[in-house]
Amino acid sequence: MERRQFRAPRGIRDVLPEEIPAWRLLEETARGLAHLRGYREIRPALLEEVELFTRSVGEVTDIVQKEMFTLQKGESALALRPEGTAGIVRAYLEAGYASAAPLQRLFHIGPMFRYERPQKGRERMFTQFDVEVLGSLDARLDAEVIFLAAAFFESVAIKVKAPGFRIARGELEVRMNSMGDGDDRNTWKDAVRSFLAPTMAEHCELCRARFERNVLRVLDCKNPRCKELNAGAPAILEYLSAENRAHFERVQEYLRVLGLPVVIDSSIVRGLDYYTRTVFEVHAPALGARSALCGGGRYDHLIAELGGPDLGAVGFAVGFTSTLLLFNELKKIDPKETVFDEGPALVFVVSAGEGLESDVFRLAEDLRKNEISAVYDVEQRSLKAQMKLAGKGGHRYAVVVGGDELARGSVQLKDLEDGTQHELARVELVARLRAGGV
RNA sequence: GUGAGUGUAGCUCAGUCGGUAAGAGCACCAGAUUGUGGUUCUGGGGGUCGGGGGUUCGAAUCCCCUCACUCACCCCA
Repeated sequence: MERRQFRAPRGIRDVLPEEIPAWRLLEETARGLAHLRGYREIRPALLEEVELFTRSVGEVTDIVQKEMFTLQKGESALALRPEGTAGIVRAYLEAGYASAAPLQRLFHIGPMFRYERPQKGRERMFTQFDVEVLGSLDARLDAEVIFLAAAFFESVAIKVKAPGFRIARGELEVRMNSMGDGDDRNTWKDAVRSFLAPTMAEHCELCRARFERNVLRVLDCKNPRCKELNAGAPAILEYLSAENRAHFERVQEYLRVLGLPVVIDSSIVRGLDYYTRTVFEVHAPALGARSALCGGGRYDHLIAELGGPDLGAVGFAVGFTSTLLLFNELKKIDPKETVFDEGPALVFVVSAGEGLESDVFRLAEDLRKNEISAVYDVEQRSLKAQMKLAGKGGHRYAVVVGGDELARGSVQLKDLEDGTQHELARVELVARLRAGGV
């Protein structure tokens, strides 16, 4: 029988204790900002029917065609969710909010799964901060969620243990566009197609493939020659209906009210089918090719598409992996150094001599009972070795339990930072530790 | 799915033209007057050189296959 070393599946990583402070930084910041704006946390299912995603995300998208982790159990074809919106809308409808209380500000933090080749900033299991406002067409909500997305990055930055650290202007860029809706979107798409068709032979190979699969993708090709050929392509903004144009302008106006600068970027074409009208991305140019930290937009017909009334909705998702990457890239801070770093136990209980296991054990639990974190050695090490462990472990205090002291009803309390040590009555220990002195 | 690169100790890596080189640093463990950490000194444990096959008197080193990881592309958080 061969013993083998198991590894986490490809593209899936463990978050180890060392990284937890950084993760809590992201999670707690997200929660705080969301709660301030009246968003409530929702935790939808991780598994959904495959069809939920083919219907919402779109049959011909990469996500559905090749990136879903699927399971077949009995009658049902299930998939680990590749994104959050579809499941949240499904839960919203299933809970009956659509008729009882249509306007719902919701958020969720949790893992998503996509079966693709892992690389920097891209994993098969990744965590997103999802924000969704369901049940309204009001342009203020577009601006509200865009602002919330931007606020997230700024807010994370200042909670890092680096005095005065801010995300500087230029390190982040909010780009937005409108994709129109229904008729104007289709006529625009057709216009783009007929504009490109004559020169398609001169485009790069990739673009020729894009032309077939998703024409709009041709527009943001980075190839210089393609860029030339794309110049003068029909802009969606010229095709917007009066209503959609007005909406787009209102969103910009509300963002001005909040003082958030955005750049209008007509090349932003979100990959999922359900987007309508406002689409936006938050980019960190410093990250180069993989610069999108956040993507979102309106999806005004998804609720109806999934069997509910025709209510508007808008939302976004922030990737935690890319956010962490950004903070590393900026090299100004270590995302692990955050206010959420709780550090090691305050006290290391040391035994000076043999046969004191029970006394050490009892003392440690006594401290814990009094809300003082404590640990102890379980290897029967020498006093010296225990002191070494206590020092290495970064504990603030060592409490030495010895035979002599035991007889006197006392212990030795040593401050490992300044090296001072005093003997004190056992009954005074908790009070002394709480007062923070030796 | 496509392309490229890398696999040597727990970690980061060095190993020359194939020839007693299985190595360093860090980490770990134990000592340096018998109940006290961080610095220093000394000693020690630990590797089937990713796996399999081949060439050769001889392979960590050359060839083939395979697996894993990384990066990039498509696409995307």
